[in-house]
Amino acid sequence: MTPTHASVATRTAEIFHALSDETRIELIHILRRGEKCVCDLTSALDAAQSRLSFHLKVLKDAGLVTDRKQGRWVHYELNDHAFAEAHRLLTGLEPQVVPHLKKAEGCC
Amino acid sequence: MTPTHASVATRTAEIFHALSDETRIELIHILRRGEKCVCDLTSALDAAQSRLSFHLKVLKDAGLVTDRKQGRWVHYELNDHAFAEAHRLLTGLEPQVVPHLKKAEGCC
DNA sequence: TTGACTCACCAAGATTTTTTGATATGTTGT
DNA sequence: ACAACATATCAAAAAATCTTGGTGAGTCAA
Repeated sequence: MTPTHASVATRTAEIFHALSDETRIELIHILRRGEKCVCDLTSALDAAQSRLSFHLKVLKDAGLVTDRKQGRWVHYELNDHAFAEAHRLLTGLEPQVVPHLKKAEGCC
Repeated sequence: MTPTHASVATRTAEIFHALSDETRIELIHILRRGEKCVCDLTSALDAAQSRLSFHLKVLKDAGLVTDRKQGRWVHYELNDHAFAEAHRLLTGLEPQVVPHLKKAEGCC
């Protein structure tokens, strides 16, 4: 089934929203090197635990990270597929190359 | 000069924030076909002019669109370069392929 | 010059997102 | 069982974003 325009726009907004906050970008930056537990992240960013928990949830809801529970710890990891999807969605917004569309002279 | 980590994160947040709103995504979708004036956009989206003006400014500040004044009209157009930049920034967030990093057993 | 028109911008209000501090749940080691 | 720990979640406050209605600047045609 092909997605509707609206659902594509909604998903596009969601995934890019997840990427639109500096704290989340720093989290992702740390996670690029591989799985980390929340405690590693809080000490790396020197941020309150509940704050990171909030941001990790935004990333997880958008599908950008996955989590793995192990004992008392929860490990987060980046999800390749979501990044590939983000590239595709971005491509879907790019200007279409149209041969030679002349500029409008007047308008409306 | 190579950009600082902070400035890359800031720029990443800005460009993806611009792409994180459905109204702006719809605007971009219309602009994919080529330059349009604000009046075309307001009638296409059936939205208040001041509302679109706000969103167009967000897109313009992020560098995603350029504008061109002609008489009473202002034409907006997508900017290829910014989309290329967005792809690069997105790539800079992707998981790095690390040979075989074993999962942490314990933690902290 | 006047009036109609396109658009940017501003201020106020509405809505959404983020931060903070507190509490709850489950785990581990003693 | 108990204490220490890791994490999620909640409510309230703070901050940021978005919408709305209004105004003003510039352009054009009559």
